[in-house]
Amino acid sequence: MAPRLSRSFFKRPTLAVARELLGARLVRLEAGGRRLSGWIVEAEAYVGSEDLGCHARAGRTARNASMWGPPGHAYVYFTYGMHWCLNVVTEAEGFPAAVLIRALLPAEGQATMVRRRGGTRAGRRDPTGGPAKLAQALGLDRRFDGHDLCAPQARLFLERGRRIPDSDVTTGPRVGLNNVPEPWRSLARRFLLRPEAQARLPGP
DNA sequence: AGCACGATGCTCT
DNA sequence: GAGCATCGTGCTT
Repeated sequence: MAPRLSRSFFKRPTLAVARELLGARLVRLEAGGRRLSGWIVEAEAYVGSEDLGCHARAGRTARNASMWGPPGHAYVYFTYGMHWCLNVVTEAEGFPAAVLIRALLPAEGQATMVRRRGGTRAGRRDPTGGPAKLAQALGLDRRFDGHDLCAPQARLFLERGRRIPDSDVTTGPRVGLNNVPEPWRSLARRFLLRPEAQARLPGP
């Protein structure tokens, strides 16, 4: 089993963390020690209350409090009336920043993840290809908000994966920031692993 | 392959 | 009461 990413990995500039999370493995430990996991292939950086695309822009609230907490914890929020999304908190405690995990390539427990997603055609083809999809596939919700991903007994954590060369990474504007003013709306804070490089990762 | 739309309820004004 | 870091379906190119 690969070594886990430590607190010091997350206590760094958010863009570096987002970039380096590509190729890492997100692991959900279920009852009975069963592992669900996937390689991270897409992530976005949300950096401080100056970032008008970031939930921290309007200050600290009950919903976004985890972003101000220690690095290496989860920030899980509810949106669009039905979806949960997973972030990993970054930088020093007191500075609100996080990386949204947007897509995984299934590695372990794919059948379980597909079942969790329900019987939809799209879900069967790509059960973890979206922030709300992967949260549902891994069974993540409000209970995981504030979860310490670096604790030895963590049920959700990250493992070191493949080193990804810059030539396998693309960047672009973050998704869904429709009413966010420039320049925040268009900043290159979205990181993706190229499809050819995804195909080289070990499958399920 | 791409766009439009509705679902659905929490969060903050 | 408005807006939302989304998703699946159904319809158009």
